Formats: sequence, structure tokens, C-alpha cells
Amino acid sequence: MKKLAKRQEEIMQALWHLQEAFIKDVVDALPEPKPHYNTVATMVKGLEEEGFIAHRKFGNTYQYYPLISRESYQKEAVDDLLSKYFNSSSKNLIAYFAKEEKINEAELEEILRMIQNQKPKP
Amino acid sequence: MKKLAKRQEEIMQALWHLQEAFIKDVVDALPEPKPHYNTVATMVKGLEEEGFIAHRKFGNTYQYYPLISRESYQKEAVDDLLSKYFNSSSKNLIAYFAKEEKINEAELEEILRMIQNQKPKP
DNA sequence: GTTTTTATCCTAATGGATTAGTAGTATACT
DNA sequence: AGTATACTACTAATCCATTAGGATAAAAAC
Repeated sequence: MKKLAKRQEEIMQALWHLQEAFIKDVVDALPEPKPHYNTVATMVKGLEEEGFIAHRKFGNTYQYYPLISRESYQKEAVDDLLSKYFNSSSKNLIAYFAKEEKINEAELEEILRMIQNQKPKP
Repeated sequence: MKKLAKRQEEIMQALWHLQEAFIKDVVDALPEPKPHYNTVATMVKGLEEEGFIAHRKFGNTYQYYPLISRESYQKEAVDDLLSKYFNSSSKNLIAYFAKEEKINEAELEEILRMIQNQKPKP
């Protein structure tokens, strides 16, 4: 999957959140300073050409919706980070969290319990 | 800290790995297809202007070295990912690993033990 | 000491993302 | 109907990263 450019990703985030939206809604969802309506329209059309989104016609206006899920793009982003900075090892990243104290014992135990609960499904 | 562009990051990765390097070494360290020597020289100079690296003079040639550490940039990258896709919560990311089975019980327990060992330091 | 090699410096060309203007068309309003 | 409004289509301008050429100078090779 092609990597999204910065502004493109911003627009996709808006669309993932809104699920479906007219250009106007996307503009509203973007942070200040909001780009021009036509700027967004151009980028949205580009995203459609690249296969990230599609549209439905409502009268004379288009409603856009994502074709690729936030989750699948999220996966790309995680894999990219892991490969660049953690030797492609999720364990290394978690160890980093531990070292930086971004996670504590209680939280880890909680997740451990989560794994143990989802395991028995034969 | 300003975010590195794609090629810039590639060059920084090479420099972090080499610790210090002449342009030639950087070119060698880059994956095929290697960019032109002068291309790399231009980018390296740009990185220097932006404060990411500096150089020492060796006779008539420059040896470059990183000013910002891999670790500090790594931190930015992690924070960026967390804020975009995990609601700025490291716990959410770890839970994602668990769900995607990118981490298992044994590994988590190992890290848990790591935390427990580093804790007692009064 | 002349030629060849290896550097840097400066600068222009390319390419892609982003921005936004103008034009055209359909609907809404009065 | 006639004017205002809201949207898409098309396209030009800008910005920034990237690429690499040509000029020049120092050092190495012969």
C-alpha cells in the first residue's frame, strides 16, 4: 500500500472518523488553519484516484467514504516504525516502553490477563 | 524537532549506524539504487543546516557525525505513531500487539520481570 | 610538473504534494 | 424567470524534497 503524504493522512483520519462525509464535512473536521475548500476537493479526488476512498452521488453532490480501513493503514504504520527503529521486533518496542516508563507493571499484567483470556478458543 | 523527510531519514540512519562518515561512506551505506555522490552531499549539507549533524575537517575533506541521537528521534517517531493511531496510549499499542498476536505470553512475562528488576533502586 | 582523481561549492532541473483560482452547472430562493 | 448559492471540473502556481550537472580546488599518481 502506498504511503500517505502528510496532508493526505490528515484527510484520511478525518474520513475514518466521519465514516462518510461531504467535502464540507472534511474541511470542518480539519484543524486550523483549515485549507481552502477547493484544496481539499483536489486532494480528495487524488485519494480517490489512488484507491483509498470512493464516492456515492447524492443529487449533484458527492459523499466520500474510505475504501481502506484505518486498521490496515495502522498496521502499515506500526510495521514501518518497528522496522526502522526496533529491528522489526514488537518485543523491543515494549521493552523500550518499559525502560522509558511509559508502561507500568499493572498495565502489563492487565494485558497479560487479556491474552490468557483470549487464548482458550479451540 | 523537525520531522525528517524520507531520504533524509535514510541518510540519518546510515550516519547513526556509522557514527561518523565521509560522504563516500554514506553513499556506500545506502541501499541500491544508490543516489549520485553530489546528491548525497547536497542532502547532507541540508541536514547540517537544519542542525541534525555537524562536520569535522580532515585535511580538505569533511567528516560528518550526528548531533541528535537515534534515541531522541526514535522517541519522536513513537510518540507520533501513538498520537495518530493509539490515542497516545502505549497500553493501547501493546494491546494491539496482543490482539494481532505479535507478542506472546512468555515475552510479556519476560518484560514484566525486567520491570520488576529495575524497580528497586532507592 | 603535468595529469588524474577526489573533494566541495553553487546552482539549476525535476517531480510530487499542496494550494487555490476560474469556469461551469445544478439547485435553492424570492 | 432571475439571482444567489453550492458544488464539481479543470488547471495553473507554489512549495519543498530530491536529483545531479558544471566549476573549481586540493591532493595523489605518474
